Amino acid sequence: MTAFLSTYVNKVDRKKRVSVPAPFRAVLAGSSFGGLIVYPSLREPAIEAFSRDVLDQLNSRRMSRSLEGDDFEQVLLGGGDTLVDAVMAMVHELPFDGEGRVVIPPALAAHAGIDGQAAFVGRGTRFQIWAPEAFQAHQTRAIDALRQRAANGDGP
Amino acid sequence: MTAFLSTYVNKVDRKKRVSVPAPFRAVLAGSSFGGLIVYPSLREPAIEAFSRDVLDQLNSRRMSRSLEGDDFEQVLLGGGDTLVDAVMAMVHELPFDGEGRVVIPPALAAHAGIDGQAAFVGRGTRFQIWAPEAFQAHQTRAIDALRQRAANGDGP
DNA sequence: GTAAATCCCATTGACGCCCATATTTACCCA
DNA sequence: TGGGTAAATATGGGCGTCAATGGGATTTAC
Repeated sequence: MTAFLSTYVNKVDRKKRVSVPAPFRAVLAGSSFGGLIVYPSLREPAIEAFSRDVLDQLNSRRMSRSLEGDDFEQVLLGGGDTLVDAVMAMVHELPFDGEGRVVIPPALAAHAGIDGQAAFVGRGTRFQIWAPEAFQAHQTRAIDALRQRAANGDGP
Repeated sequence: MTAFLSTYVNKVDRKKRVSVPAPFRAVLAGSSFGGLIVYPSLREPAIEAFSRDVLDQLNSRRMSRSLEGDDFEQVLLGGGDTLVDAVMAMVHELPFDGEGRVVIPPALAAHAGIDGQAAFVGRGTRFQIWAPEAFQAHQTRAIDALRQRAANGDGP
């Protein structure tokens, strides 16, 4: 498997641990770091998550882009306000324990309203972690919007 | 054979397993993944099904779009492609067992009202899974509608 | 030294994998 | 053309493995 698919709801135990769904772990397995990278979504009450490799690619891609453009200032002084900078600052690395669980940092759990259960939502190249009820509501709205578009003849 | 054709009704056993019709499996055989991709139809009480390759195409199209433009926002924030995001979240990957059967997820079985028997309906490039009675009724209505149009001279 | 985080082990239930059977389909040969 | 044999399909069931979860023990941090 090569993409994050489906939605899984798992329990958050007393110690704030939660199992990452096995299929998602399988996708992450290729990565150098045995864990995941997370940060609060900027547009939704959810946690964005992906592998360490994606983060590294982002960094190296920006680096090469700056060099190609002879933009040494960007490299040496830093842009300061770019999205990548902001993300790098608020990112957390969550290591797996022996059973494939992670501990969600309190600030992120609060941001997503997670408490008791967590919904792992596949988004193809990445995934998200939601409070189940919040995701349910969000997904319902998204699907209604798609139905609307379909009814207007824009798609299947 | 290269397209999903005609309709087959198979039993759903106690473990919720159901055999995918051999002709349909033959069409899927070309795919990299030994199984099928399903999600609830947005317009009908049925399950939509197709090969993994189709999903990969959907994913890679979005991916290439964002990489070509060096669009970090796309990668980091999800780019607001609600269609792809919504589909990835509600899609299920159903692997074949050694006998060519799959297990229908409870949520999808409920959506389609499937319980005991499942009708596999060929739709050319994809196929659907219905509760046999529901499909029967749906098909009758569809054919009546076509007859009506034919009677009005709207079609061949 | 105390609290928190990490590691390790145990349990349970689901799922994947294997084998068995019967009914059908395809095929071959007389 | 008919019969019979071989192969494939649909279906049922058993069993071992793995995933998810909980709890206790040990280490680390301050």
